[in-house]
Amino acid sequence: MTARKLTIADVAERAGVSKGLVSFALNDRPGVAPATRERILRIASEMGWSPSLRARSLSTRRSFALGLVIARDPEVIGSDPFFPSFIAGVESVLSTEGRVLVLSVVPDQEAELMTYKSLVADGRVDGVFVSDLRHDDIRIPVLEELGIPAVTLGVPDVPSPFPAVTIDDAVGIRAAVEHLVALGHTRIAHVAGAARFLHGSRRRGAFEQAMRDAGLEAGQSVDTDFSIAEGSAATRRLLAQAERPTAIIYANDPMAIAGLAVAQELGLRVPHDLSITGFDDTDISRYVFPALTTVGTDPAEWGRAAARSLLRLMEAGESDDVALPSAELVVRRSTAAPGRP
Amino acid sequence: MTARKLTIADVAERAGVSKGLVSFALNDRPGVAPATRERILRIASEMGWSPSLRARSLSTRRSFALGLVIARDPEVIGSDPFFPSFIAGVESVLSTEGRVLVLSVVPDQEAELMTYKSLVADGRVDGVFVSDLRHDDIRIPVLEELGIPAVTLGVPDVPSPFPAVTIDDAVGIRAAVEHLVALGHTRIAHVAGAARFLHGSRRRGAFEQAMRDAGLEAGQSVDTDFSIAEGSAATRRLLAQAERPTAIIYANDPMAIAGLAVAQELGLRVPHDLSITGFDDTDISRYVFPALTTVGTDPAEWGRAAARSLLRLMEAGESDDVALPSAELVVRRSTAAPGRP
DNA sequence: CTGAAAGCGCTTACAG
DNA sequence: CTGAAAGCGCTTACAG
Repeated sequence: MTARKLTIADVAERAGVSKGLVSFALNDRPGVAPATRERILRIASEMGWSPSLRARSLSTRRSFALGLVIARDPEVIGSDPFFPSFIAGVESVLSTEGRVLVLSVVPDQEAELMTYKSLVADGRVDGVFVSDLRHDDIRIPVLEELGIPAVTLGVPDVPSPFPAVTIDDAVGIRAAVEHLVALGHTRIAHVAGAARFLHGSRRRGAFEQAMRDAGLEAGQSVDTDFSIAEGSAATRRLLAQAERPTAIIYANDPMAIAGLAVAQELGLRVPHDLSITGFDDTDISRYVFPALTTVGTDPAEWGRAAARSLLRLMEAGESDDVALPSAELVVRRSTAAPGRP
Repeated sequence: MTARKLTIADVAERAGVSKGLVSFALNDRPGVAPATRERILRIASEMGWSPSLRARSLSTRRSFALGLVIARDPEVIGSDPFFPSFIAGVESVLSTEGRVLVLSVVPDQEAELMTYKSLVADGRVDGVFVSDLRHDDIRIPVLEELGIPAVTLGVPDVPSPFPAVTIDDAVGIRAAVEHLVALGHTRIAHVAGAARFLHGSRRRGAFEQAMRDAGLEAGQSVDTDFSIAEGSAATRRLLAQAERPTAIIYANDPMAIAGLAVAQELGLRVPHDLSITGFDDTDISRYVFPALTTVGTDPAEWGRAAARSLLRLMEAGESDDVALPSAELVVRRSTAAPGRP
């Protein structure tokens, strides 16, 4: 590993050209004779030289890194399988681009904003991902003012100069409602995510609209913070009612699995006494009993698409919104016609 | 945000000193009169100047970043809650140190090694975390030769110059066995993790030893890749036998939850017909039915300890091994005395 | 098509 | 205790 002592000057000398020319050859810039270019590159690789990222960073004012800031309670971050899959998707495209992901996990929104700011101020990243969009999301104007390229997961409800990568989860919720209605359910409830998140309230809105469209009275919705604990508590409340729902649509799989457990604990048979649907089609959903009917999304593909979009924005200066295939209902064993008492 | 145009020269001029002195004051180096130092710092902050990380990186040959490479199948990465919690722990200490985490998720061991190498070659990180230790782990000698500071999660089975941060999970497995034996179980099986991982084979070894110590014949162990799918399949195989076990100890919670589902599907009552224990005490384990008896570990604390250890190594040049509190059994409702047929 | 030089914004011996 | 200068290793106008 003596390799690290080499600099562009060594390569230039060995090739009998100036440092500038080596740089030009390396960066594929015009003005280098093809033969020369090739010779320089060959010599560089023979010598085992690769340009110093730090030096490049200083002179180009770029970091060749992208940033993701996740604001989640450290205690519950583990229960949401979304981010690991999303990140794996992001990495799969970054790794082929010589770029790297800088990840921050922070406890709250205040720290989240500070982190975006310092990441940019320190020049740690050349672009950022914005996930878990909230209503009137302050990050949009802040990032715009910071002048950093960004991509949002979903379309913000405030004016945004950034490309959005979307997956239509409302379609999935609607499909779940229609599936349950077709089975004969009329008392359908929704255990929703946090209303401050766009995806939380959008799924809830889709649920209510679908219920109306089915000619049913607006089903009950109860908001949660997306955590397993609150999903469990919400289920307990819903099932404690005299006129309890015969089906519950959950905003994510972990809550649905907790709901399944509550039903079992209360002696209700799923799906005979209670039908249940989840959201995300996470790995575990097919391995619970009964296997969970859920709405499939593809977080890894979302990650790939977001990374591509952000890279394009950084290189071309602009990037179109991209819409991923809609979330689709995956019917398994946790839903059935409501049982006769 | 005109702040970004400022350089150390601006501050020096305004303070009426040389750039060098500003640098010394900033870095708390001796040779600056306290009063001068204070004045420089005050002026710098008044001007809103913060030193350019890129320039510092180039001259100090440091990146002020730490690296973590995770080799996991993108499809199943989401089902293991370990990493998100671990990372949250790491971040909680890095964020106060002006350091940042560079995360890579790669599909296999080959890519994993390449990634460590390029992270170091590019000077992306000043130190790395080594998780999921394997037998004869090649990463240890490679990282040693690369000359990069590292910390390992657990003690490698090859000579290692790096500090290790350990949690004694064997204690937890032993406690699970003893708990089940005390309840009257004699046919206890183990659904183990992958044997190529140190933690996988260590838990298995602890299981076998504890069985022997209890005077029981070595219980059945079946290796898996830690995935929910294999945990489910292993359970199915174990329960299909004529003399099926009355209790199963799983190497992680997700597999235990899948096992619970298999039992239910087969019409076995848990814990009456089959006792089940998990590992890690993840968030969901208390929200399944019956609530899971499991072995508690603290991935976030592990992350904090590992980060502290690595930082100490980088600053002091050495760092002792640290042993976290042993994994402890958390008894809930999925274990009981074996039911009479 | 090619070279010599300045610049990116810090840090760090070296003098004084 | 303080200053002037070189150096980190690239990129990029500017000349030719």
